Amino acid sequence: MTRKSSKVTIEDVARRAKVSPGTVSKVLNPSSESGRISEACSQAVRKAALQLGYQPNYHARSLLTGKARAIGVVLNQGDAEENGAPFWAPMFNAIDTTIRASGRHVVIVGAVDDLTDVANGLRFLNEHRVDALVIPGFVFAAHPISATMDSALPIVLTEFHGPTSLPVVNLDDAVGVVEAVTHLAQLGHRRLLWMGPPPELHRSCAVRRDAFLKAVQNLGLESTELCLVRPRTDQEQVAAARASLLNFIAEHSGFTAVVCYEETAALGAYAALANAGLRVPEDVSVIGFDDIYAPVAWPPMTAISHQLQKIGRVAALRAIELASSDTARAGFQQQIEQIPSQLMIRQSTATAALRG
Amino acid sequence: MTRKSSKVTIEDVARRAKVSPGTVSKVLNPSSESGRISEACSQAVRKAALQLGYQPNYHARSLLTGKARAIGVVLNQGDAEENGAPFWAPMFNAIDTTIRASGRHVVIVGAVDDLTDVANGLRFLNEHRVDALVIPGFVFAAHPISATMDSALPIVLTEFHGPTSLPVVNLDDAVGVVEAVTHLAQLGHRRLLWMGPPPELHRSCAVRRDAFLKAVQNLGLESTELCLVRPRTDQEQVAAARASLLNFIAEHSGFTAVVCYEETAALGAYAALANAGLRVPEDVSVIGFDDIYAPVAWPPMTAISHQLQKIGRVAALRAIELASSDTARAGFQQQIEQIPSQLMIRQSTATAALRG
DNA sequence: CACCTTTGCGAAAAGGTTTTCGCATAGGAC
DNA sequence: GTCCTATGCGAAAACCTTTTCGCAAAGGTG
Repeated sequence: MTRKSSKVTIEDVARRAKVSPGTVSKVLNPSSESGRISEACSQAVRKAALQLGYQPNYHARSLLTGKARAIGVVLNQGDAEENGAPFWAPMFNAIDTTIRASGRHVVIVGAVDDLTDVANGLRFLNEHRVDALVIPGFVFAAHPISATMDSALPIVLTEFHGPTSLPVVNLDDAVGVVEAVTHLAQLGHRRLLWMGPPPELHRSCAVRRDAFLKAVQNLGLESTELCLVRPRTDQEQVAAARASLLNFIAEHSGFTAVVCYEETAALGAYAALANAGLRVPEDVSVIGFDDIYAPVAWPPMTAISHQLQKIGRVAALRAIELASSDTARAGFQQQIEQIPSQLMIRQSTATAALRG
Repeated sequence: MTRKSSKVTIEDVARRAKVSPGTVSKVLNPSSESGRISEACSQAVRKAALQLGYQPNYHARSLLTGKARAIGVVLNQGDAEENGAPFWAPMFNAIDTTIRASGRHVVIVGAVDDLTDVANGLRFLNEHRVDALVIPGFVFAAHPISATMDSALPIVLTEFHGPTSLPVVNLDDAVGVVEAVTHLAQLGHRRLLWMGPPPELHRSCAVRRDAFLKAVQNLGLESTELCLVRPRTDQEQVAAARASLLNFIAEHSGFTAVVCYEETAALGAYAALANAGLRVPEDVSVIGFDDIYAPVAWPPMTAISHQLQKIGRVAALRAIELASSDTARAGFQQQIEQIPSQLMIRQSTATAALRG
C-alpha cells in the first residue's frame, strides 16, 4: 500500500511490474485489440497499479485521443437577483445523471444574462475540446455561436423555436393544457378562466393560451380571460396575480375553474380566492403550469408539468449519441423532439360547484 | 477569415506568421518573462492567430503545466424522486459565478445518495487533476475520500460538522433564529410555538431548536413545542405539518407566533391556521427557515435565510485561494467559516394579537 | 576597428498517454 | 533438427503546448 503522494505515471507502474509502459496501457484499456496480453502479465500490472494508486492522466489521454469524453452544458442561471432559478435544477439533475451514466463527464458553464460571460463560457468549452454541447435556446438565440465555436462540434438545443438545422428538444406546451381543460370538463366545469400575461410577451404565452382557447372551443365550454402584468421576481408575480384576480372577482363571476400560464399566477389565484371567501377546490378549481412550487402549495396543486427532467434526459441522450457516432453530423434531417407537457393531478381540482 | 474547420495548432499559426511556435506562445501568454517580443512580431502573430481562429489546446497546456485551472464541485442532488432539490441551485449559482470570475472553470459531479456513484465522481475529479475541490459535508462524511483522492489536493467542505482538519464553510443556524425570536418579541409576542422534527433526527434540528429555546428564555418569553414527523418529500412534509398543527390547535391555544424548523413546516402552518380560521399575520405570525419557497407564499413569508449563495461564494473563494497558493496546504490551523443565517422580514409577521 | 552588452527569436525538451510496428520467443509440424 | 506461425511484449512516434537555453544580430563603447 505504498502510495506515492502525488503523481504516479504509467512508467512507474511499468517499472514496478517489470514491463513496458505500452503494455501497461494495453492491460488497463482492454478496448484496443492490438496485441494480446498474457494473464500473468495482466495480473502483475494490475497489482502494481493498485499498489501505486495509479490513476491515468486525463489530459494526456485527451491530448492524444483528441476526445475529452466530456459534454459541455450551458445553464441558465437567470438573474443573480432571483434566488437562483430553482427552475433548472431538475433539468441539470437529469442531464448530469444521464451523461455520467455514459462514462462521460459534465463541464458546466452557467450563463448569466450577461453576454460577454456567455461568450467566455463558450470559448472555454471549445478550448476544452468537449465532445458535444447542450445549450438552452435563449443563449443560442442571443449569441452568434458559429463565430466562436468549432463548427464540427455537435450541438443540442433545448427550448429553441427559431429556424435552425441543429437538433432541438422542446416542450410541447399544448398537450398538457388540453389535458387540463379536458380534466376540468370531465369534472363538470363549463365556465373557465384563463390567467396569464399578454400573448405578445413571449411565444409560450401565446402557445399555451391558444391551446387553452382551442380546447375550450372543441369541448363546447365557455371561457373568460384575465390578462396579467408580469413583474420580474416570483414574489411580485404572486402579488400581482392575486391583486388582479381579486379585482376581477369583484366584477365578474361565474367561472368555476382557473387555468394559469404559470405557477406564480396560480399561487396568486389561491390567495385571491381565499381572500374572496372561495375555497379551492370546493368552489373553484385551479391549475398551474411548471410544477416546481405546485407540490408544496396547499391544497397540493394540480399543475401541468414542464417535464424538465425529461427534457434534460433526452437532450443529454441526443448529445451523447452525436458525440459517439463518428459518422456524426450526418444529421442532414433535423431532429426536433417534442416532449409533451403533462397534467399532474393533485387536489386543487374537483367537481364543479354550482355557482352562478 | 479562413477558418480551418477543425484543429489549428500553434504550429499552424507559427507558419503563417513566419515565426517559431515558441514565439507564438510567448506572444499569446505574456505572463512569462522569458524573452521580450518586438511589437512587429507580436502584431503578426496576433493577426495570424485571429485569421486562423486559433484556440489553444486545453489538454496540452494542462498536461504540461500540471494545472487544470479547474475546480471540482460535488453537488447534492438529493433523491432522484424529489424534483431535483431546488435547494442547491442558488449555491451552485454562486460557486459557478465566483470560480469563473477567477478565470478557472467548474467541473461538476452530481452526487446522488448512491455511494458508488460518489466514488466514481471523485475518481473522475482526481483523474482530471482539478486544482481544488468543493464537497458537501454529507458526501465527505459518507465516503472515505483519502482512499481515492490524491491527498495533496486542497479540499473545502460545506456544511460539515464532524472532526476534520480541512477548511469548512458552515451555516450558523442560531443567529437567524435569535433574530427571529427577537423580532417577534419586539412585535409584542409573548407566547411562541416551535414546530420541528425531533431534535435527535439531525444535528440542525437540535441546533435550531436549542437556539430558539435559549432565545425565548433570555427574552423572558414562553414557548410550547410541536414535534413533527418528517416524511421524505416536500409535499408530504407540508401535509404532515398541517395535520399536526390542526390537531394541536384543537387542544391548545395561546400562542401568537410560530417558528418553524423549515419552510415546508411553515407552509403547513399557513394551511392549518387558515383552516382553523386564523389569519396570518393578524392572528398568528409565522416564520420559516431556508428561504426557498418563502417568497412565493401568500402573504410573503418572513423566513430565516439559509444563505446558500453566500456559503457557495465563500467556499469557492476559499478553494480558489488554496488552489493558487503554491505554498498551499500550509494551513495547519483549520479554517472554519461560519456564515450567519439571516432573518428576511416579509409579511407573515406582525404585531401580536390579543388572543388568549 | 574590436569587443561587449542587449535584445529578439529559434531549437528542443518535457509532460503522460495511446498505438503502431516489429522483434523475439515458444510451440508445433514435417 | 529445421522451418514456420502465432503470440506476447517492447520501442518509439505522435498529440500540442510551454519554457529554458543559447545563438545571432544589432547597437554601443573604448
